[in-house]
Amino acid sequence: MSKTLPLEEQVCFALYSASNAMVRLYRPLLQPFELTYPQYVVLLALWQQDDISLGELSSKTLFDSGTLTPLVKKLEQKGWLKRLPSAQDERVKKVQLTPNGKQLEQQVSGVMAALRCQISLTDERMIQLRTLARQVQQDIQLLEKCSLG
Amino acid sequence: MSKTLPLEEQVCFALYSASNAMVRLYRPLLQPFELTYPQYVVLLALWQQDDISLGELSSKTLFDSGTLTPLVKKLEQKGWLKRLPSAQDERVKKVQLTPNGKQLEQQVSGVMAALRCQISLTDERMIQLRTLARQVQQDIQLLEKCSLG
DNA sequence: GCCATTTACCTTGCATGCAAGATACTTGCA
DNA sequence: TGCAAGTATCTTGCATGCAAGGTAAATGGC
Repeated sequence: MSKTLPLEEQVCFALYSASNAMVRLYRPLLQPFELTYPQYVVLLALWQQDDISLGELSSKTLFDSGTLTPLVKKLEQKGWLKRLPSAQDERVKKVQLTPNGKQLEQQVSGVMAALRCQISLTDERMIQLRTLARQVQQDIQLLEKCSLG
Repeated sequence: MSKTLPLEEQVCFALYSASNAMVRLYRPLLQPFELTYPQYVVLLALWQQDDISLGELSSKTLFDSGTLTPLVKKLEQKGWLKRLPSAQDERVKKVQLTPNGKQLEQQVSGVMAALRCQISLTDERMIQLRTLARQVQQDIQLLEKCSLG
């Protein structure tokens, strides 16, 4: 007798379609820099902390290594960063922004503001949304850690 | 001087990573039915209203036709639905659940509950999250409509 | 009725996400 | 020391999302 919830009432679908819409909205704004949203995420992480390993970058961006490796390779091809082996541990590859990659931060700084202008929600609600979405993500991340065994 | 916001403070990244985590969490729950999350979304829409055109299905699921067409074809191959041309308008293809596809609703009905149990947020907060995410999605959808010209 | 335009859908190409398995290096312990 | 177990990264395969362009059918002036 448990009837399925209609799509409009499902939190998961709301998250899913909001995320897709957001990525779609970013596309034309990032296009002038030949960046996609996931690539932009990697750069955001590096602008925050440079010269870190792929593993650390994976923790920050929450990208799987199977996603991150090709992403980083593409960014290297475009000249925004370099990948170099670590001296201490030869398994580790460290990622370092190039001078161009560092300068890019300033050039892209308008993108976020442009995007923010297009959303009608108040700052307070945006923070609410961020908090709740993060909570869901962290809940799930915790579950994944627990069920590794 | 406008410094880029760190990843943890970005609403977009929170949405993005929560959505990815959610899809990841669904995967093992839908695997017994050989369904992916987007395929499940299509079925949810059809369980809500059957025998609709691809265009209507696109409005409900918010999938682009380039995404929806192959999704629906896959579901047809698995025997959950049929695609049949409309008599009134030969451009239109209507989508219809098979008896198996209708029965599937009951079998999958436990999935949503199982998933809900794994998230620690209260019902009230989940509704808040849904409302805010929907608002963002609808804002963006509206923008897309306006800037079509 | 005729044709330009619109509409509904399909196909192609590109960029993810991610599970699963492979590889190379390090560590821990007998 | 020697090797089993663990770790960091890479590769492969599959399933999206979506923009852009293509096709066929319907529509709306004339």
